[in-house]
Amino acid sequence: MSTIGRLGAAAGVKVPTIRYYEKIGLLPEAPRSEGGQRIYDRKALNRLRFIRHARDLGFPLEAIRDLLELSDQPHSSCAAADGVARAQLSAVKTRILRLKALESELERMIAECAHGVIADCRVIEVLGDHSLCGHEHHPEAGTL
Amino acid sequence: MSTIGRLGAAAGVKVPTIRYYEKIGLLPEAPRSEGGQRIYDRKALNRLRFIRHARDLGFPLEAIRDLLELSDQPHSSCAAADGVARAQLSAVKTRILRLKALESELERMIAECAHGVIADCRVIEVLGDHSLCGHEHHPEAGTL
DNA sequence: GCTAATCCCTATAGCGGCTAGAGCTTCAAG
DNA sequence: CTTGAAGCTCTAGCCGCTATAGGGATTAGC
Repeated sequence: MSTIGRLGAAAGVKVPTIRYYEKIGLLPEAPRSEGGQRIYDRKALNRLRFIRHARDLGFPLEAIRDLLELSDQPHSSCAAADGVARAQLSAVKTRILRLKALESELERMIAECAHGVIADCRVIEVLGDHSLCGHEHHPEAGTL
Repeated sequence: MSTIGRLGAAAGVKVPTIRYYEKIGLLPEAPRSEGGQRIYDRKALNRLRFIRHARDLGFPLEAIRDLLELSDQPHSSCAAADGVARAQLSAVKTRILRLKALESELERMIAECAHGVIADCRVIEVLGDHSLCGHEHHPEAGTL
């Protein structure tokens, strides 16, 4: 028996985000008060917390949609949920590796900077000539 | 003396992306052939490679814009470029830390999965109840 | 009971950084 | 001279929100 604002505060999710989740079908359409305002119960709070937590862990909304469907069928096998989590873990590991490569390259770039003028700046120089950098690196895509 | 396709191949950047960079002012408007096609020279290739490399290192386009302006003034101080690179390094470090926290939580979640039915699945359970997870974690924002 | 502040509503547009598609024109090879 | 690749412009879409505009509902205080 809560308004959207209270729900958002309780789950740590901003109000427009909740309406967005409803629009894209992650949350069911909430019942309305006489005045047309959305009303939420404890079940909605749990569902929203689930989404929030999964988002914090970097799951994309589509993966969360799958997980929610799974959790609505408590007697089915756990394997699918496990798979989603494993896929996410592997994505996270990949990102960490790439970011570490970037980190070391940035550190090298900065360390070699002579703090003189731009013309002699390693930062600019390295960026302009890939052959000056230590290794291959590829675009780091996606959110997270 | 190159077309947009060749330029893209040489720099490792897709053709629409080059046009996009021109539109937002990261690349100058290219001169055109009689038929209206863009023509690029070596300077353009260097500039595009610079952008590409910086993007690979995770610099946002606005930071790259700053770096390009700096590199156009080779007699000014290196400090500003250094600062941009340091800011990027610190952003990368932050992301690594967060991702590592996510990694360990995901690993814990998966390890505790009994591989039974959804009703007993730790993956779903942990996601539904933040208090079951090991630590605080916050949304990991932005690209990279 | 009234007012004012705070919430809530819808709808639309924008963010970054591209990517995809439609429907044309130009160019280079055979 | 024909064909097919590569170029052109323009628009719309991706993700996951966020912000704004211009209203209506609710609630706390007097």
